[in-house]
Amino acid sequence: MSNRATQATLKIPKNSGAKRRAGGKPRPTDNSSAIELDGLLGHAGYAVRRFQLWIFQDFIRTLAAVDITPTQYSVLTVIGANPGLSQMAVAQRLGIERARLVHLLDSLEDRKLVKRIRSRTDRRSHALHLTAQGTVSLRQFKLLAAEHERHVAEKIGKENREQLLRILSGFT
Amino acid sequence: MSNRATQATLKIPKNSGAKRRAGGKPRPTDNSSAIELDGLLGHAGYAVRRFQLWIFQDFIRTLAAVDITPTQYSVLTVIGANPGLSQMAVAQRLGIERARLVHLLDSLEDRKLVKRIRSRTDRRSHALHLTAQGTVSLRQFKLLAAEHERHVAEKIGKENREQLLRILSGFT
DNA sequence: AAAGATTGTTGCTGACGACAACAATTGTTC
DNA sequence: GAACAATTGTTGTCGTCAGCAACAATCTTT
Repeated sequence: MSNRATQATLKIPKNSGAKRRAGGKPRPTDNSSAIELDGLLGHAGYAVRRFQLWIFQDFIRTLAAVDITPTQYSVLTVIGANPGLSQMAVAQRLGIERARLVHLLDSLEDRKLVKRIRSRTDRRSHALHLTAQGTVSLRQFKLLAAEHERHVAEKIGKENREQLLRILSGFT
Repeated sequence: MSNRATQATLKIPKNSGAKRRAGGKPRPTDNSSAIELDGLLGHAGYAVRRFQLWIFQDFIRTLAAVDITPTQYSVLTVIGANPGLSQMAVAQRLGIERARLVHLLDSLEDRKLVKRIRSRTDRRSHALHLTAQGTVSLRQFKLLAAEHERHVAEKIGKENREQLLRILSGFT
């Protein structure tokens, strides 16, 4: 069986939002808001997918100035809160492929935000730490991320956001 | 700025779930459940991402026998509920790139579930319809999808699921 | 010491979104 | 009605991402 993945980042469409047709008169297939979604509306997966699309776009837009994606942010946050973690541990915790994490860390290391230090207790693994600059930067990232969360609260409502987090808390 | 996308499908990991280490004694970096997630837990995006991961995996697993992904299911559902729709209309409605929809329809057409019919009113566009077989198959898909929804309800609770759908209803 | 498992790494495949370019067709504008 | 602009479906490119397999170095178990 073939299947695909819920990725973490996304490009921001340029012509998102308003779109105009050649003419002014809408044709049958055009008024998309009237298109029946049938059972699809009752599917949690569909609702969640659309919501995630929105939420990631807003995150990326809000953190665009510092060029940090949701995935990068999650990696930095975990390392910042748990210095010395191995790559495997981070990958497992965040549900990222360890092969994928290699590239993520390469990028973050190039930007001097993270450093890999060979563990002396287990010389196979790397102890991950934030650099001094990484620590400072992460503080700023968190401020921007908090701003993004406020956008979410504005979008779905403060109480709804908290309710949502409560409902999904089981997925850590 | 670079960003990425929230995709629709995912492969099911083989060794998901239980994993054993070389030894029996847990080492510091190993007990992943104790790893601090810091502010990450308060982020809707992270919770939603993890939830979507779970939900798509379950959908794919539940519909594995018929080899239908969430995206394919959404396309079939919309066409089934709105026969004659153009590709643009479907793409817009589901938030799929029209270039991407071309391949999706190619696949569904190969499997004799969907047919493209040139519209006479607008000879640029294709009117999309389910085949007879597609109509029959979709009925079965819907049964399996309903089973998947029951899994969701079991996982997060019946009331929580409904609450979730209510909260996210604005994202259509 | 030998065998098995784990860690980080590289490379491969397939799926996906964004984008650009194109032919055919339709609508607008002069 | 002719020239121009826009839309539709299509193809192809690019970058991101998940899963998988293979590998060397290293650790654990036997």
